[in-house]
Amino acid sequence: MPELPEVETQHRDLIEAGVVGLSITGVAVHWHRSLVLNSTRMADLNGLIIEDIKRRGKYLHFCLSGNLNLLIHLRMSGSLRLRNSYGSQDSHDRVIVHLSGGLDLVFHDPRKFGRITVTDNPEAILGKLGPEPLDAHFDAAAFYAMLAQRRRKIKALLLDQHFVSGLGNIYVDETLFAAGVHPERVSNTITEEEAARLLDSARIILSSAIEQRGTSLGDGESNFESNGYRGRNIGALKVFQRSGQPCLQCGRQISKTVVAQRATHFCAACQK
DNA sequence: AGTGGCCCCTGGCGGC
DNA sequence: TGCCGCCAGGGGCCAC
Repeated sequence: MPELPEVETQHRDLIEAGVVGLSITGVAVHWHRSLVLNSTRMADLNGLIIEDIKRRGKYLHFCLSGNLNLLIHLRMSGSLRLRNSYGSQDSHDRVIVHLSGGLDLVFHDPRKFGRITVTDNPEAILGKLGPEPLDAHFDAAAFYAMLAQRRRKIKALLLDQHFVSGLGNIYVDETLFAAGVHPERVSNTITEEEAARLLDSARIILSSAIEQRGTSLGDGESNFESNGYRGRNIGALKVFQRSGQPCLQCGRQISKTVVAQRATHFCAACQK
């Protein structure tokens, strides 16, 4: 599921719900492989206070007292849900963190791809991520320079979290369309002007998706949703999952191929 | 350095 | 209706 806008929506919801300042009173693990533990044990979390919650790329970063951190990556199907501790459970609840005040933080993950890492050194993971597209310090000149020193298909590069962080399959396809760049263009052939258009497009698309609380595909319950929300961004998609339908700019049918092992939607007329 | 294949998992959907 | 294969918003690892 979640790319930057969906993770950011979860982040904002957690802040809004007042989770910062609560303490951990217990942890129940229903699927052990959701956890990546180093030397820490989950029992070590008992009594720790959630001092801050941040987002970096597609990670949610819970800063705990005692210099510990939870890094949560939702991967394909994960979501975080908050509910009263007496609320009904779901068979896809993998890890439940009991909080002070009778609240449960539930890691819900049908496909079991998500991971919760407990670490005293979050930078070992977060430090390897590429820049945030929405970071104002990340400018077009820097982006162009990064593209120029690589020779990869632009789509593969934009999906690579070590290159830039936060973009996934939906928003990469949408960004490439908005910038008029073909997904298979090799990165060092991208012009300075195209690089600027790509970064601008990514920012506009991500920002407006955040305002819409992300993109929810299909209508199944399985499409995540923290606390029952559904992102409203699907109506803004111009190429993603629109193969065979007319391009909204030129009318030609949207094409679908595979690039970097991922379904790829684009307009062969508008994207060069 | 860059690419493609495979794996981790479950559930929904289209086709027959 | 029932079964089956295919597909999925992510990412790590490995061989070439």
